[in-house]
Order: sequence, then C-alpha cells, then structure tokens
Amino acid sequence: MARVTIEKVAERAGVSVATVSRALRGLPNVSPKTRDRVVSVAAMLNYRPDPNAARLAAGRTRTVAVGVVAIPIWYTGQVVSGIEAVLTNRGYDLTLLLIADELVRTRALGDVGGGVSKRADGAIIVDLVPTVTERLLLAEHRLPWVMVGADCPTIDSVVIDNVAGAMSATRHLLSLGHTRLGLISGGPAAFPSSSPPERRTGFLRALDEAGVRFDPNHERVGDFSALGGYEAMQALLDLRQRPTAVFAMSDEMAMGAMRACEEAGLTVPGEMSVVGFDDVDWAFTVGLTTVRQDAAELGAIAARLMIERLEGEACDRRLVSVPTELVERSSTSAPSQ
Amino acid sequence: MARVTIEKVAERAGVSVATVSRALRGLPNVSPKTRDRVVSVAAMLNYRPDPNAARLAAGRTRTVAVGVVAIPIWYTGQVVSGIEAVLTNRGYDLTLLLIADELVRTRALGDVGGGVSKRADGAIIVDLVPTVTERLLLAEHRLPWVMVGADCPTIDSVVIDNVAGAMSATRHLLSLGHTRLGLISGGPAAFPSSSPPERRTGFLRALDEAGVRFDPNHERVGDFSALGGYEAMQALLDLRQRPTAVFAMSDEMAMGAMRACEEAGLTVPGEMSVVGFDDVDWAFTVGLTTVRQDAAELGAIAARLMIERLEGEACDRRLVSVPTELVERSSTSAPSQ
DNA sequence: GGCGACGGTGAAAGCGTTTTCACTTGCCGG
DNA sequence: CCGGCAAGTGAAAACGCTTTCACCGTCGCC
Repeated sequence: MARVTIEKVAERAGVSVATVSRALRGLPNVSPKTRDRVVSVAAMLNYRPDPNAARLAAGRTRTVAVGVVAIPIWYTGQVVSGIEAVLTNRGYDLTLLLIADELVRTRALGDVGGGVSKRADGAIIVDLVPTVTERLLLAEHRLPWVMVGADCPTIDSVVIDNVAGAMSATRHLLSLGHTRLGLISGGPAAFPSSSPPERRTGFLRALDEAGVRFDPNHERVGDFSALGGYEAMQALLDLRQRPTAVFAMSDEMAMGAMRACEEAGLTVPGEMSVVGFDDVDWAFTVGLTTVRQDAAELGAIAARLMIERLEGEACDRRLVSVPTELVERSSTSAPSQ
Repeated sequence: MARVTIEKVAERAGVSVATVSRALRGLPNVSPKTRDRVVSVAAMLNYRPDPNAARLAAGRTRTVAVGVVAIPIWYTGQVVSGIEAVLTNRGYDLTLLLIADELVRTRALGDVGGGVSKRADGAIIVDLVPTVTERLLLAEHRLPWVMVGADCPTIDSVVIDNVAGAMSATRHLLSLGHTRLGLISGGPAAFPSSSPPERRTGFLRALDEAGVRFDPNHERVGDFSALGGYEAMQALLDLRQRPTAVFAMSDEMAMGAMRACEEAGLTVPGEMSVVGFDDVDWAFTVGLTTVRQDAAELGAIAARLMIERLEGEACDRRLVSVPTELVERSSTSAPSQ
C-alpha cells in the first residue's frame, strides 16, 4: 500500500497538483467538471492529505491545544469532552496539555511561542487564569485564546456565573432558617482558578443581603476532592460553635463533608445541611442539593468561539455566561432546634 | 519577533544546518565543542524546531493518538491522565480521539490509514476491543497499537485481572454468608469493552467454586453510570425473591444501586450488601466496599509500552496485568435473618 | 611511511503540501 | 473586430526541517 500523494491524484486526474489542492479544499476557481473528476479520483485512490505537509506549507495546523489543570476531576472531563465533540465535528484535531505544576505551566503558557504556537492554531485553557506576565507572552504570539471557567479580561471567556450560583445555594440555606453557615472553599493555591473566590463572593453577598454575619472561622479550604472536603468538615465539626449548614464549592467536597458528618454521628440534613456545586452525575445518589452547571456545554461553546476566531473575521472580545440552576434534594433542611 | 529557524541558528553558530540538527537532537558525530556552541546559540535565540517541518521530513510525528470511549467516566479520565503524564515527560504530544459512536469509530479505527497514521506514530486505545476487520486494517498501516483495559490478542495490552477482581468481590460476599447474589453488569452494547464479560466470569466462577447457584434473573445491566445502576437495582428489588447482596461492575453503578435501596427503604448493608469496582476517589464517602484498580497506572504503563515500541527494537507482543485489591468498607455485611 | 578507517562536517535532496504568479482561454462590451 | 477582464489552470517557489552522501582531516596500524 504505497503512499498516495497529491501528485498521484493529479496524475490520474490529468491535472496539476495545484488544481487538486484547490478542488479538494473547495476553493474557488475550479470548474465544476474538474472538481468532480478530482474528487472522484481522490476517493478512488483513497487519498488523504498529509496533515503535516499541509501544516508546514499553510502555516496553520487545524489543531487546537487544550490546557487543563487535571483531567480526573468530573468538571474537567466534561469540559474536555464538550470541546472534543465540536472540534472533531469541524475537522480539527485536539491536543491535550495537562498542566500539573508550575514547571509544566511555564513550559505550556509562558514559553508558548515555541511550545504551542507551532503545534496549534489556538488554545483553550480550562480553569486556569494566566498571570499578567503570561498574558503578555500569549499576546506576543498572535495565537487566539479562549478561557473556560475564568473571565479573563481581553480574552474570549466562557464562564458560569459563579457569584449567582453560590448566592442561590446560600440563599437556599438561609431561607431554610440557617444562620450559622460554613464554607468549604478551594484555595487559590490548590486550584489556581477564579471560581473559588467568585463563589466565595456570592456566598458572602447572600449572607450580607440577609444581614447574617459570617464567622471567618467557619471557612475551611478543601482541594476540590472528596478527601479535602472530608477533612475540612472534620475541622468545622471540631469547633465549639459549629455551623448548622455548609456550602461546599464542589460536589466531591460536599460528599466528603457528608461523610465526615456521618462519622461524627451527625445526621444530614437533620443536624447538618450540605449543599454542593456541579451536580455531578452521581450527586443524586446521595441526595445532594447542589448548583447544577453544564460543564460539557461550557466546553462546546468554547470550541465554537475558537473556531469562529480561527475562521471568521476579527471581532471584539466575547464573554459568554451560561446559567446555573439550584437543584434541591435531600441534603438540606431547616436546622434542628 | 521574526521566526527563528534552524538556518539562523546555523548561521550564528557558524556551522551548517545539518550540524545544528544533529547537535540539538543529541545525535553522534558532533564534537563536544561544536555541540556546546550550537546549544548555547539555540538557547540564546530561543529557537524551537517547528514540529510540523520535523514530522514531514522525518516521517515521524512524536505524537500518539489516544482513543477513548467517553472521557467523563472516572476510569477514562484516570487512564488518560496517566498516559499524558508519561508522554509529556518523554516529549511526545497526545492527540485525543473521542470514540462516541459507530460512525466515529469507523473513521478512527477502520479508516485509520488516512485518519490516524499520518497524525500519530502510534495509538493507545482505551477499553475498546477492535473487531477482526478493524484489526486487519490496523495491521495494514504498520502503526504500533496498545490496548488498555482489554487483552487483545497480538496487540500489546495492559489490563487488570478482571476475573480475579470480580472473584475477590464475590468471595467476600459469599464469605459473609450471602447465597442470593445479584449482579449489575454492563452490557457489551453499552460499553464495548471486554471488562464486563470478564467480571461476569469472575463472579460466576466464585459462585461456582462455592457451590452457590446463580439465578439468571438476578442479573441486570446498567450502563456504567449511577443512573444505570439505580434502575438496575430497582428492577432487582421488584423481584419476589430479591438478592441479599449485589456486585456492581462499577462504583458509579454501585452508588446508584445504594440509592435505589435507600429509596425502597432498605438499609445498606443491613438488608442489602453492595460492592462496587474501581474505588473512585469519593467511594469512601459512602463507605463503599469495592475492588480497587489503579487506572492512572494502567495509562502510564501503556504509554511506556508505546514509547518502547517506538524507540526500542522490535519485540514480541507484551501483556501486562496490574493487580487489583479488595477494599472493605461498610457497604457489606452478613445478611440479616 | 603509506593506507584504510573513522569522526566530524557541509551540500543538497527530499518530505507533501499550499500559494503565488503567470499564462491561457473564452467572453463581453464598445 | 479588438482590447480587456475574468475564470481556470499549471509551474514553481516556498515551508523548515531530516538525512544521505561525499568530503576532508587525523589517527592507528602494519
């Protein structure tokens, strides 16, 4: 099965390689008759252009890089699969960049000129806000960027309204009559995203709105994992004056928190209400009240924005926000006396 | 910031491009002195070879394609992140191929000649067993393949011992005194992998070993999701003679199953024991007894095998099996009278 | 002291596309 | 009828590397 190149197609179709190239890519200035012939010859020979040659010649890769902090989180997986779906559909390749630590981060973002810019036409960054320095570097290599999960000024961003989401969760708790609320957050260090501070803001704003005071001691940081939530809740339970309800910034942390309660002999929601964030697929199995976000849709939108940037004409920076929705289940109730 | 090409480096270092190429890639036949000079000039100019040009010239891509069925599953995310880690570490790119349906599957596997073989040097397929026809097609384009999660004859495979894993779970249930066991499996249709039948085999073998009879009516298929497990368990609970314990082929299904029990007013493990498979990060939050597998490690091993195939000398087909481990928590106990 | 071998190097030929540019036609309007 | 313009086409120059091959010293060896 010898390599079939564009040249062979040209030969068999009795035209030049230039014409084949044009015909196959749907460019103008090819007569319908010629185009048909070329297309059918190509099909017959089962010709596939070599993407590398095309990339080299055209200077475009038809590839977008996706940078994520950590795949194994539910949220990340959803986003990536949303991106993948539309990218594949539009004939783009997707190259994964796992940004595990500072080192890799530098390699991927800072040094992006050599790193990414020759491998991809653009990059979608999931839940990672670039530093100012990094932003400058990005700008230098005129690569299109789109952020998902963080509203990054001057860069196309697709986000959820974390403030509103957190507020809805918090209001729900308040409306049930809770006045001593706990917060299981994710520290910037653990998860260098903008979501934690935003959700924190929403949480505090709802309290403020209701005139309820927040005891700073009632905030613990998890690392967005079940274990992190578990330990955070244990710490809260150790307090002499414990909260009667907690808002965890992710479902996984919420589940860890519920576990801690159970081990401490507290019933949920009887003695402790818990609300999470995400609505992961299995959240219903523990009756978790949570804030639903459609992470896959976030990814899909980001991919669409990217393709528009790559193929459409220049346009202003865009920001799209997809709504969240509180879903009430059985992990929350009025506080017991 | 003009493009810095290999030519510029050669110029500044006072050598030919050939020498630069050799020096930078650590090839022999370059004097240490020359190499040092080239390396430092390259660093100074911040030179990065264009991967596309390199691929075109060398005929190798330093990219491996990863085909997965569905990213959002815990298992898949783990595997991919394991792969990513070692690939990145060794200077390979990773391109993601989401194989969602038959259509894509054909495109990705069947048509692999044009599809993958020019984009990647090899492919790692996660949890998908290719049909015989597909295997022939793969063989045609001399691409190295490695399977993870399925022992595919003639192809390098890294797997866990599903039979043994399922047996350990089942024996555990039996040793507690259960004799009416239920099985929540994943149909081949829902999840075209070899794990479900293998786990089923292990389950049946353990029963057989113990001389316990299996009521075929006690098997329901989920789709490896929490919801699937939930519905499967509901069906089991509807039986006039229900099992007293069930083995679910994934933790997510197990959690759905536990939920169904709770809704039906059954206590776990009091009136129903449940054991899962995977040991997902949050399994401990519901006290799930389960069979732990290190999915990230599976991915890492697969990536290493792939790199060896690509860089090492030819060798026989390899099969590596990584052990599983039963972890006992609180979702299982002796049956109630 | 000659001779082959070998390490180090450069020139140049690809690799398989895309894209520019120049060159035909055929057609239209004047 | 002729000049000009547009559509259709091909030749050839990139694109930025890798790799082969030939070449030149230097060495070790008989």
